[in-house]
Amino acid sequence: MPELPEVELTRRRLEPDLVGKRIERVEARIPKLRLPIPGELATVLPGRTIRSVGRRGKYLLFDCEAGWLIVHLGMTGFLRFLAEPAQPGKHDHLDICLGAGSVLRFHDPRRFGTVAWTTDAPAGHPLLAGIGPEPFTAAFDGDYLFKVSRSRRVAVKQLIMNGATVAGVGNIYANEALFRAAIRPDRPASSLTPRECERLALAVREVLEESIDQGSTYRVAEETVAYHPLAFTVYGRGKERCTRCNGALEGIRLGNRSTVYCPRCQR
DNA sequence: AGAATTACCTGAGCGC
DNA sequence: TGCGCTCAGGTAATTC
Repeated sequence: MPELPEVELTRRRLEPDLVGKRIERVEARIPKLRLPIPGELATVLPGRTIRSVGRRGKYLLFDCEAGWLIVHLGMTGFLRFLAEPAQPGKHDHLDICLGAGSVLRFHDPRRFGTVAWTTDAPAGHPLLAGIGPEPFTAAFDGDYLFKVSRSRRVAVKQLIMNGATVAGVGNIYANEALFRAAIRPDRPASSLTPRECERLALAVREVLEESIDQGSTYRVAEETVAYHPLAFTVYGRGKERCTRCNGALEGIRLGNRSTVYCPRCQR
């Protein structure tokens, strides 16, 4: 389940393989993922060189001279650079064919991913325009979180999972950050104090950063589709005990998402 | 404007 | 073995 750390690691993994490569051909095997795959990719990309691989939230941005290829991995999407690709298999939906037979291949069983194209600055694209500050920038801090939460009655977990609040935080890291900040996930956002907002902003940055650091040392076996394995503190441990107080963790549903927290440590 | 709900998908796991 | 059910979850689109 790619969230910001997995997308950032994907970016770092792909960048050295892709930058400077010339696109020869584009093969889309299905017309749409969650949204239609732009038909013009097949005509506009060939002949272009990939200049850089960037990221905004959970979106990857490939600078292709004539415009930007925008890719979201959804739930199960995976991008691989293959120097000597095998025949495309099930769920290999898109190939960006590069020099010497190599390929950038998009694999996505659930098809929740997105592929888009823009000739203007990607920040202005409708998919990116409404995204909030990057968690590692100065714009995302306790003051900001306090300000944007004042008029919001939704649960604080839903607020930080909203991409318009902060970029890149999904269900897993929302759970983890709230545990670290010792804040109950179901607290109305507007009930948070400035001090709690400060703790939460810090916790969000920390859990994301630590995940990236851990994943940087993880190597995916050739031809394997996998994100780096992580030991989470609360996520997926609804029936286990709190690592801090040894009390029983509690699993609830919030906005139809599985939520786990410690009722004793998180208030 | 904010909140809630729906739609999009397949594979894994489970009870029977 | 296989059927039907539930769950996983990002986010755009839709509705209230």
